[in-house]
Amino acid sequence: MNSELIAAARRFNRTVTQRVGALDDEYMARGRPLAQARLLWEIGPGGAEVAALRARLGLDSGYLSRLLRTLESDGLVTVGPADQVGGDARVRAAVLTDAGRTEWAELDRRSDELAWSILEPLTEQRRERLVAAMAEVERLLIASMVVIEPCLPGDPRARACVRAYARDLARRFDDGFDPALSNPVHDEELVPPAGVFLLATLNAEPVGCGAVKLHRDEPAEIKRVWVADSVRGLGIGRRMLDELERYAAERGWDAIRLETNGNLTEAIAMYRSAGYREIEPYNTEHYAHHWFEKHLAP
Amino acid sequence: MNSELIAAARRFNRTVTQRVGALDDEYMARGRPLAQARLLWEIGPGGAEVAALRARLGLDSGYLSRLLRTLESDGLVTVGPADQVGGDARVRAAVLTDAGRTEWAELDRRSDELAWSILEPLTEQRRERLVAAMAEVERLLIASMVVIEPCLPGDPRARACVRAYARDLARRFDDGFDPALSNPVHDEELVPPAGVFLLATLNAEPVGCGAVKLHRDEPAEIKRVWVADSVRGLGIGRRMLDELERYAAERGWDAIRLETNGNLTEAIAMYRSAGYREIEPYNTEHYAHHWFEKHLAP
DNA sequence: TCATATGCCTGACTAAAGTCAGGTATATGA
DNA sequence: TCATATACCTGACTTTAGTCAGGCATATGA
Repeated sequence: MNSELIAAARRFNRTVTQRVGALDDEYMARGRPLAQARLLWEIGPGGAEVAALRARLGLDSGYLSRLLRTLESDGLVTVGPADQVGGDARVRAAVLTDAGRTEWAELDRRSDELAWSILEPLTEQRRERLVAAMAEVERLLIASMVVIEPCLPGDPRARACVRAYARDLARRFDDGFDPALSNPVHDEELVPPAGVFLLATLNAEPVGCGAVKLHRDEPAEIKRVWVADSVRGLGIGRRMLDELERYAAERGWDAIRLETNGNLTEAIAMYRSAGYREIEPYNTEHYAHHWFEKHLAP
Repeated sequence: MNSELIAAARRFNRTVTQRVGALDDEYMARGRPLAQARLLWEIGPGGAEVAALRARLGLDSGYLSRLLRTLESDGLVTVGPADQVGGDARVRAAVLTDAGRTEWAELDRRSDELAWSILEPLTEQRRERLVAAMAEVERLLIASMVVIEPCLPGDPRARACVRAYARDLARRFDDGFDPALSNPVHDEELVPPAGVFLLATLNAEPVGCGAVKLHRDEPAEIKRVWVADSVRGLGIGRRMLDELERYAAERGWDAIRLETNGNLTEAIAMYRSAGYREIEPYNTEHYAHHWFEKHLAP
């Protein structure tokens, strides 16, 4: 716990976050209560389901409902059934009216204006440095906001990750990826005590996964490590690996292994840098070219 | 108006500012209403005058008074006369009690905790990159928040800047700085239409100044360009120079000049890079070694 | 088909935040 | 010394934000 780093991060929180945040709110509000303005913004020109708004804004269901009624009576939005094909008839969605769209465009304009008012006083050179530093802060903060937690493999978010994982493999392997040709992994193998499925989420959205099987009298085995494109290059894969290893080590396993395809070069590089060394094949996985093992400190 | 830069700044405002800001508030509040917690924090271990608190937090006078009563009745602060020597007996200051100091320390601790919770998930290397980028954003945002405006030379903030300017000169000149030996500048020469005094402020605190005298039938003359240490290296001096030149140019002057001491090397470099070229002495300023002039585009 | 869960809703409430119009004591400039 | 300004205060008020309990219609699993 380095106190100089902490002091710098605190200064940032205070000066940047509080001040720019307050400005942002001021620009956003324009007469209307902030909560309404934020909601209007979040609905956006494309509309949004009520549940999604609740999740994104973190609002109480009753409160959100009331806010929607207010916007509705101001003629800015209409709330109706979210007629997705074969959808749940309870689900409703908010859509902007023409007046709402005008209002939204105004918010958009003001948001641009605020951003420009920050950049404008600077020289061209400093503007570019500021924007570059902002992008760096943003990326690294996103990295730090990713949470890795155990999750049941049957969870819809877990399923979504595994599907994305399979799509990625199909795209990257020379001969595509047919799950039927690959060694199967059953859900119950990824539920404690047999193993675990870890889910990485960013603001409750799934952005990565990984699993470990705790084989009896054999090294533990890592499966399904996947990270969404949107958060690649932020060290999430490495953190996932660390968590999986820790899980196995804490339960008494002293070695862990995995197999991988030769086309996944970054993954292979990550395994090597994480201390994995290549071993002889320990199974007959159709799509595997490399087998790795690492000893775990107790 | 570069729309890519704007888009990046907007993304930053949204993701970083809103999220970290919300976290910050949450950590700060700890049971107590946010406004009270913020006030307690702002009073700090050293205490603070009521007027200063009002300015820093941007609160209504009545509202602040009530907040102070609440903290007082909770036994966290005492509000009494701000007994500065020979001071205004109306001015009052808030001071933390022992209980208030304890509470403040707890806020301090939580603030550290929040900062660490942001850095902790990252690798050492990424932590350092994040902190460096945060510092860069902070500095450049500070630069962009500095406002340069005309101000009467008799304004206390202007006086404070001129005093700081004289102190700086005394420190940097080989033989100190005695205003009596220097060509005098009278207030009325720095009031329109004879000239102007510009004040640079950061959150209403004076951080720099500069003045121009509009001599009849002669080039305009720049005086008293000064920038506080706390905001040096952010291009404030250059902006000040630009504003002074603009002021003279807009009123019809086509040349502007200034004299400076040989020890002020960064200032001299700035003048040169801003297009000033050295000329023969146009006056007999005791402390001057160099005289510069620049032609102004109409 | 029935118990239970879920998505969204309304009504009733509270707390926090903020505004405004004076009021008192002190300071200041003519 | 007197009118006016200033620093802080109190009282009365409104708006915004947020919570909680329950209700209705639809979905879901046994």
